[in-house]
Amino acid sequence: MAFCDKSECECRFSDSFFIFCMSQVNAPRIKDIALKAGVSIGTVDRVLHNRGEVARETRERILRIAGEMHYSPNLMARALKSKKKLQLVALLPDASGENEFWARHRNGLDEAMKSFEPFNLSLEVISFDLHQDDDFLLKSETVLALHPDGILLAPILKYQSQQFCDKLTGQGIPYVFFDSFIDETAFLSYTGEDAYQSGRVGAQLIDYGTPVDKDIVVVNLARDLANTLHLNDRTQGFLSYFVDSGMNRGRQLCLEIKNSEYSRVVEVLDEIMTSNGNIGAIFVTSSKAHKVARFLEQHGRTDVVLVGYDLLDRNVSYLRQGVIRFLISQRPAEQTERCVRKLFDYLLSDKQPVRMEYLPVDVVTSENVRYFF
Amino acid sequence: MAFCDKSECECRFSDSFFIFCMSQVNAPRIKDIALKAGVSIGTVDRVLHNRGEVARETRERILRIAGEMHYSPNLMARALKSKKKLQLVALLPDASGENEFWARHRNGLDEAMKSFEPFNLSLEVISFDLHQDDDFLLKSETVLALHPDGILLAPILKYQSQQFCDKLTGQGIPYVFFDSFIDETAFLSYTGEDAYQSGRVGAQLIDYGTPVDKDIVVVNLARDLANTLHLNDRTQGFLSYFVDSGMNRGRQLCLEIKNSEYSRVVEVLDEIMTSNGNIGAIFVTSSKAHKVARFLEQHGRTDVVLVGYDLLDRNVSYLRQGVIRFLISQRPAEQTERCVRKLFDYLLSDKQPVRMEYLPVDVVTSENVRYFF
DNA sequence: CTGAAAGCGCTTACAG
DNA sequence: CTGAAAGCGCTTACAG
Repeated sequence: MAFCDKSECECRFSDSFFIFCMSQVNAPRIKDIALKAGVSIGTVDRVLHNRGEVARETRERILRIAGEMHYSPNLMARALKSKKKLQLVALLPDASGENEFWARHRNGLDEAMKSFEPFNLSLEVISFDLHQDDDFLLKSETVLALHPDGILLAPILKYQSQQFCDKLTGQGIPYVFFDSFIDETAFLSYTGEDAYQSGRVGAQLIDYGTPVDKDIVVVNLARDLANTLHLNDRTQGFLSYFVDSGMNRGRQLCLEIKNSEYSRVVEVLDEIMTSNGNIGAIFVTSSKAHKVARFLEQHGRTDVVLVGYDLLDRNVSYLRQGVIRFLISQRPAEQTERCVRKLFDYLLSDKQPVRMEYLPVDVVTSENVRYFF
Repeated sequence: MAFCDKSECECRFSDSFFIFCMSQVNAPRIKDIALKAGVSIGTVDRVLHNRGEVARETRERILRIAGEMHYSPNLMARALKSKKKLQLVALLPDASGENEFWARHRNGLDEAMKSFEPFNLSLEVISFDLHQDDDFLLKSETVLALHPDGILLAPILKYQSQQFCDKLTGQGIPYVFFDSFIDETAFLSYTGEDAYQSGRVGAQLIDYGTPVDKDIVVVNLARDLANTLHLNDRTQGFLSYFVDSGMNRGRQLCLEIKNSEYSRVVEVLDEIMTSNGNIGAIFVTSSKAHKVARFLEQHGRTDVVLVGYDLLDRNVSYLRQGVIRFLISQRPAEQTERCVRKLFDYLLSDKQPVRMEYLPVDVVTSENVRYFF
């Protein structure tokens, strides 16, 4: 039954996907078209690949016949023959230290690479330092120097990314976004979070478990909030939920903490918790909920419901302890995996991806977090 | 750049997966082994496929060399040549009427079929009537008559399924479980819910939003609860959460409603709600939460937190209205899709799947339900 | 402008 | 017991 009946024969293809390449039953071949058109297969091939040098009349006849027969090439045979190589490059922030968030995106890329590396394509990952303003420019030049066939980009530095994208568009290099997107560019596809809607989910989770007379604090921990679009979207979504529900609720207070060092977080939270004894919940729009969690734990305020984003180790640790109640996650690894797949489909099969693909807003608690690793 | 540069050339392969079939760079070929071993490729092939008729000494030399070179066959070339056809059969409950739950499993199969049908394999779906005791036996005979290469089974009728599985084991036909599993069988793999843990998630969600002094009712709507293992597991998990948390909480009351007609549900709920004015939440272990929702709505008791399972239309409708607070979902379509993939991997590449694969316990609310369709 | 041929890596009869 | 050859459906020089 099985093809590989010897243990010596370690299959070269790590996935099941090769089966997709099995030949279709009775699918028309180039040969069949050639036969019907009364020409050789070489001529058919020239027509199908626009290699020119074919009489107009012959060309039209062949195209008509191919259309009638619903010809589509056997990609398996094609791949067997072809020596084509594709080079992709992913450009995203460095995942060290404070930026652990970006580690999961790397995982998705690694996962994709594991599947694709054995084949005629390569994926180079280049990361830039978020805290060095000119590093993005530097690294984007490195990317261009590689003359890639396609690019995966996390465009969190809006201005610089836009410049880069314009260059790519000029050079005809297709690019896909993950994590966030910039509307004013010619990106092929975005794969990621629906930030506004995820804010609404956060609001709903807090609303459900927080007494109606309590106030809720929205904490934005970001160096440059105005330029961090998705945090704004999350906040807007969060607030919209309470507007829509029309319930008589305690107030929602929005806080912005530019310097996210812990001492500064303590300072700000201390002040607001002291001046307002009625705070029942905190929503942290970024992945830094663990800083607020640390504060709540140290100040014995675990009565406050805390909801945040992203499965960073420190967040998960507080989630398991019960200090963080919910984490909202956006499937970072799946984002990059899908991006790789989309570029392949586009480059190899001219398959146009969905332009905006929102992945599910996952609600993660201490009881189901185990499934997200 | 793209292979298909003509719109006439509709690619035969609906997915990107064909790229997995691109040839590996510098991978050793049968030819290379033959060269090193000083024999012809025919002999190498005979050794690798155990077709016998090879001198012991030659055989050993070839195996040694193949091992040294880390030979693995180019499945693309193999598939191109091979005319092998695989027949899979899925056996699961009919999705009509009350059993809408099973419709999503069908979706997953349909999805898989859409990808696989163009190739040398087929997938037949056979459904049985849950309410006719002998229908499973009948349909399982139909399945056997098809002489399938692999089987996907939802073994909810424990006794009958076990009989069937024993037959399959006897005939050497591999089978995978989805939705639930039977321990005492030689199944290849289970893909589905961790029922116990999902019960804990349900408990946690209720615990978070229900005042501590309130009682909680667990409703088991099942004809034959003792034989419906996963409902028991969910209940056990649910109760365990409160035991573990050690909190001083209102009571948890377990209800069993064998006849799930609405009038009967009303009767039972009416009785308990009247005798106990302190009920704050209801956990429905099956997919029939909509019946309880209807009751709560009709009796103006939407103050009661209701948590149930599965994204049936009627459940989702009550979720959107806010009558059901959370639905726990177990990715039914993904279950069957993965099952198909596992069988292919096993049959074509001798790849042994993970025996127990638990899919994530998804927490679905009115605000994130849109992503689950 | 067109056809014939070689070859991708494998499988499968067939001949010795 | 072993080798030589044809062919899966395509691509790619090369010859006319």
